[in-house]
Amino acid sequence: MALPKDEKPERISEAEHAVMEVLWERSPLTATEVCDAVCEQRDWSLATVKTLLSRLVAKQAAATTPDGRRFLYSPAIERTAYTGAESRRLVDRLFGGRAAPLFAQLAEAEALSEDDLAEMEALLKELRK
Amino acid sequence: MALPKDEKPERISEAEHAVMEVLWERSPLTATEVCDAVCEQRDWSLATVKTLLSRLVAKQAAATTPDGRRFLYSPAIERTAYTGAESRRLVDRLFGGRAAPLFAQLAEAEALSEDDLAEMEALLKELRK
DNA sequence: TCGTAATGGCTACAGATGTAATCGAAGAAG
DNA sequence: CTTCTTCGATTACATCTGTAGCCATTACGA
Repeated sequence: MALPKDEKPERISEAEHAVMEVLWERSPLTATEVCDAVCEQRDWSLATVKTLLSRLVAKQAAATTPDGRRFLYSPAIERTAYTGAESRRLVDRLFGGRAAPLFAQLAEAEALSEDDLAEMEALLKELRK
Repeated sequence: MALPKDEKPERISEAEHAVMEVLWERSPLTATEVCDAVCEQRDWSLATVKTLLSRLVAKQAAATTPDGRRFLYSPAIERTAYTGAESRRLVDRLFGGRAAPLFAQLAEAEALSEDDLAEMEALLKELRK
């Protein structure tokens, strides 16, 4: 029997995601360090970053380890788990779960670089083996 | 000089999107008809659907034409414009604008069907010409 | 003509999100 | 020991989102 306490992972908002990116990049970090890193992109106050960190911990997307009197934050979920879930959501919602139309769409919008094409070709070949 | 009054398109929420799908499918429709169609999926009241329609009109994502006493609703933006923008947002946010990692991600999650692979192969060949 | 059902518009309200100030405990500095 | 500085925790608050009720008007049937 699996643990009954599974708790589907709660949704991570866009602002929270920016914080997660920092943690995935390098961790563990203190709140201040996270703030320094994230504020290169978004101009947030330390208070804001701390709120986002708390929410991420509450959602069990990040975890803390005590370090003296403060906390060190680390991701508690894999980046690929997140990006995978989000990608899937989009494909399901917009394209009925089919990936091909998504790529057609990106192609149309000229959002596919030469490198993308090459990589995808290679990957396709790989999958086809 | 381009018209200065461009107004970047406002974001369409998930619930609103469900309504847009109905309109893209068939239009123009009355609010009641939209409700009938959309309620096959989500169990909403007519009031809810009317609110969503109003918000879509406010966001200029849908338009109304008077039909006697009531309104007929139609999409005011193309479905491809919406899906394109959303896809791009996702790719930018999660994969730094690169489509290949998204593809890899979906492959990993086994979210690619045989059909998808075939279509994408064809698409790639086309793009490569 | 008078009531009634349909229709669009306005109002409501709880929960999520973005953004932040403030408070209280605990070290650091003097 | 007192004060100042740091943190995390708590509280705040406006906006957006999901979901819906109520109201005024009007077309339509009795």
